[in-house]
Amino acid sequence: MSTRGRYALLIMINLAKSDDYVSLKEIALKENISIKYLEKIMSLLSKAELVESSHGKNGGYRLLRKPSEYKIGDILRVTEGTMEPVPCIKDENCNKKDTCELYSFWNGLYDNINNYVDDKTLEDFI
Amino acid sequence: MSTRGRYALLIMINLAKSDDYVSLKEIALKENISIKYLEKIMSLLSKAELVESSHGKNGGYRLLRKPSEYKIGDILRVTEGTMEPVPCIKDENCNKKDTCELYSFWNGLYDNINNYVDDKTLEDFI
DNA sequence: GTAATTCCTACTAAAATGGTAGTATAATAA
DNA sequence: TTATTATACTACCATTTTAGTAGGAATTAC
Repeated sequence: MSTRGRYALLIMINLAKSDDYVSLKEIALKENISIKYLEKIMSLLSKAELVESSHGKNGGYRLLRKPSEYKIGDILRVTEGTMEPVPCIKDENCNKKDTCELYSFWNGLYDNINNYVDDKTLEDFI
Repeated sequence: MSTRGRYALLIMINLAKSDDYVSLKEIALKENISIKYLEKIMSLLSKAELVESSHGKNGGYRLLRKPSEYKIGDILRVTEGTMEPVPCIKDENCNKKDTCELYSFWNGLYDNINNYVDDKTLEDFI
């Protein structure tokens, strides 16, 4: 997991704690992360429609749904791209899945990770 | 998980299936991986004393212990370096562990992954 | 001696990571 | 309407990791 996913979680927890719009400046100061980098991460969350934004003074971001409706896995999948421990799991071009001795092992790990991150929501971190 | 760890598992499964020394050439041909890259991976497994080697003709590598004594996690930790989903878990310099809202979440994921990969041994793949 | 094999060091192209910079656009308050 | 405060978008960049490759030295079997 890279800083993208970890920071995204921190951001989302901050938003979950407020009903008003929260600016990146506030979060950047609190978490000690550069605003510019947060902007980049926010654009992923925004495009995926996990948050809504407001420009200008008193603007910022806020959640679109209740905190309990955001699985941690949803946030990580948007920012990290995927939770697969190995690339072959979703590789459509891999024609060795039937004979691959490790496919079910990796797939089981994948399930394990997904179950873990989907078992908790933002509400658990408020 | 990178190719290092994945290939290392394939190599170890191959060794587990044979009592004799197995050369990298054989494995390279069977698994369609370059010998030179396998050499690099082998040096990790060799230095960690997971395998022993024999030079020259009819040489190669073989396991030092019974397949059942190799947890998959042991092999992955040697080749991947670590199984931590985030770097902060083992970061001695992190002084925010007490207050970090996500520490126990990441640590729980770490436990989960370790339990999964340590639950199976090479014997399960023979 | 020759062929086959591991061992060791160094190099490299491509991708991912973790940002930074600059500008445009929108909302608000005065 | 103007200044201020935000997000939105595009482009750039240094460092690290990944996934190898190359060349040769040392060792062993035959």
